[in-house]
Amino acid sequence: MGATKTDFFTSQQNQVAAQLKALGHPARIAIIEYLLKVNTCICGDIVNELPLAQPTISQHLKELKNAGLIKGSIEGNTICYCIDEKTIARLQKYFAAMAKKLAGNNNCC
Amino acid sequence: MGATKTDFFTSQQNQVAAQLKALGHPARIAIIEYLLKVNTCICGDIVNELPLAQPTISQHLKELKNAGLIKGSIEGNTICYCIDEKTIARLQKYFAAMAKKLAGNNNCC
DNA sequence: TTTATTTATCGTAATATTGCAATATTAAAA
DNA sequence: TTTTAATATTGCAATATTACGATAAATAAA
Repeated sequence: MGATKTDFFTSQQNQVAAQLKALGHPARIAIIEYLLKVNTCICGDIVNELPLAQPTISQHLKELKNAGLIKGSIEGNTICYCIDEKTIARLQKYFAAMAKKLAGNNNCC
Repeated sequence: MGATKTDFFTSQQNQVAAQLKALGHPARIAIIEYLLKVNTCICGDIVNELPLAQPTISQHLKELKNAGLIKGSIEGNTICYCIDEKTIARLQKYFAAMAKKLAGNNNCC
């Protein structure tokens, strides 16, 4: 045991969970927020922004990329990362639909 | 090592990360979606809905509760869980602000 | 070519998560 | 009181995550 039983859930559930899991770490939230703040592609400056070693950040970037939250393109010997708007838009809709559905029923707990 | 370095991030970043982490598991997404579907408090029926053992579900519910995503009230010898709208609303705003800020700059990657 | 510079990967230790059987707890029902 | 039903807790094994030092790879600069 110890492995998540992904087989028993829908691919949608697994996908949303994977995307939120990728955001479920303060370092990765910080990376996303930094990318949002600089408002454009960034390259290697994340390492200077966060109190983590370069391999650790590289790993976090990889996870964000695997989950589809950021994308990167090679630029000389550096790599330019930026937020993948589509995924954010999808998550935004997910929570918006949820909040909307919750708006009606306050007869709970 | 192996422990997340929460000390180095803002409490806001840690909080958002903790909430998204709690949602970062298909079983917990399924629980939230079920709570949303039944549109009212539920009690013990989640165990019948999910392909997981009762202790496992109890654990997932505990995590969702700790992260502030659901709340529960005792009702006889059962417990009534339901979604905590405030937390969902906060997350919804978080993603909405992000999506809005992203809307302008398509000059990336 | 040699030397930075930047990012990725490997290996590994520490810690966290996932899942469940067994058991405990609590309150309703008989 | 005894039994049943619902939920929580404990203990444990399997696996995943986090973090970093060392090193590799690849390109730019000297």
